[in-house]
Amino acid sequence: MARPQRLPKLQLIQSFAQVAEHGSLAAAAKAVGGSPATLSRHVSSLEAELGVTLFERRGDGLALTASGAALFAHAADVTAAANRFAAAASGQDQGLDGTIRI
Amino acid sequence: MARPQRLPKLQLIQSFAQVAEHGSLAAAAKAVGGSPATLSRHVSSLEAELGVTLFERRGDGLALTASGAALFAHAADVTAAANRFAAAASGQDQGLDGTIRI
DNA sequence: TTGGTTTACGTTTATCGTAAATATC
DNA sequence: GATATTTACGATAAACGTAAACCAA
Repeated sequence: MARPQRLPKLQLIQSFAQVAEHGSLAAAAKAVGGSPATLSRHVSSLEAELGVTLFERRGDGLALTASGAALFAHAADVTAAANRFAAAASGQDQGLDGTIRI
Repeated sequence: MARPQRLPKLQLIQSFAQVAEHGSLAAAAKAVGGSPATLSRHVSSLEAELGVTLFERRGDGLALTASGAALFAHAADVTAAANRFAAAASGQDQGLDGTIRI
């Protein structure tokens, strides 16, 4: 279990979560300051890599499938962990022994 | 707080964890099937991005600094979360309604 | 000198935005 | 017809391995 694995890129997971939260590529793109095309590619790449259809394509946006909803919870966990890592690093960076509780 | 952030790439965090576990670039490279040069770049990139020195360079390998050790715990959390994400996806992939509890 | 790390170099691969095409309501 | 997604395309940037250089015990 100490083996390294080929995991989906963090950025794809982030994009997935953003799109799920905003309900459309357009809205998510506006929020992250990127283009809808990029997010579309991210979502498609992730779906292809996982072999799972995450969203149902609708005329006015993207809606999570059942599988997508299940994975969204895990995606949130991943991004949360990554954010804690970054936050801890900032603390080490400034030498702050601030109260970063895990 | 719902804002997207610029987080370190997952691969860099994975490499960091592998090097920390194996104690040297050479050993970690052998384990992951890559080259020491790549891992050296990954570690350096991560250190530069975080502004933290993760390892002390010794003649026979790399030893975690105090800051590195603190961050290693978080790195393990991130990779664990990513692994759970991937595992959940594999479950969804096969259409297994296995007991994946969220 | 031996085992390990780092840098240099060239090539391959991935990533992105703009803009055109497509689909849905 | 309007809004959203997707694909095409070209350009920019990132990633890797090999091999040489460097450093420490």
